[in-house]
Amino acid sequence: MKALARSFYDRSPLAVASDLLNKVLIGSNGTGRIVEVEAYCGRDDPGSHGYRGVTPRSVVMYGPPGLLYVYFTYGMHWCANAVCEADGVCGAVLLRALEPLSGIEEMRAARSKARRDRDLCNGPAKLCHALGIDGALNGADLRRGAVRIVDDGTPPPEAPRNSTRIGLSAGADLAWRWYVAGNPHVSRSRPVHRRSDRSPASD
DNA sequence: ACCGGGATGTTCT
DNA sequence: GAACATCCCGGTG
Repeated sequence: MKALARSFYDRSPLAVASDLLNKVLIGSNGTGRIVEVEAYCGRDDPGSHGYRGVTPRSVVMYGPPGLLYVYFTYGMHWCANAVCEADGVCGAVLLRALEPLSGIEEMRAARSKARRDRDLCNGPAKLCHALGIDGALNGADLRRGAVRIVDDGTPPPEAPRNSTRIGLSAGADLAWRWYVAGNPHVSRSRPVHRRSDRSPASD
């Protein structure tokens, strides 16, 4: 279990994203293997919270690499990202799904509505709730803080699947989602198509 | 299985 | 005031 070097995060989110697959996220309630992520590329990405520049919400994404960016959405959910790129450059990778490894009982207690173990962490807000991640952890250090990402020796998949990102209107055409093929803890094997979407993304 | 709608409140225009 | 990097539940087939 070793922490990731700062240089791991000091790259484009497009490079960091697939490298985060199969790494291990450690939270206060337990741990899980990262099986699904999405890249958000700051000023170059209309789907990113940093697209229009620094705001009170997006400021952490402009900070140094290796921090945790936690945001609140839909009036009730927290979502967690790993901040990428050099200090001053905006970028992050959204953690979308985990395969629980330890602390299953604690996660079940936190997410009593989850019927099966695969429902504990198969979505960005679900994994935050399961692991006890909320806004108090925004800006925390992923290499030394209460929430960490570590390498347990499992390499990233040789052939990760990718697709368009889920739940966006702006930037919906960019295929910046990656996931572990065949893993049952991935939130969806295919992205949801908007009604106007005629051609599903090939994945 | 798929689909539609409600919850709930912050964020930025 | 509209949009929102979501989730859950209840309908229908």
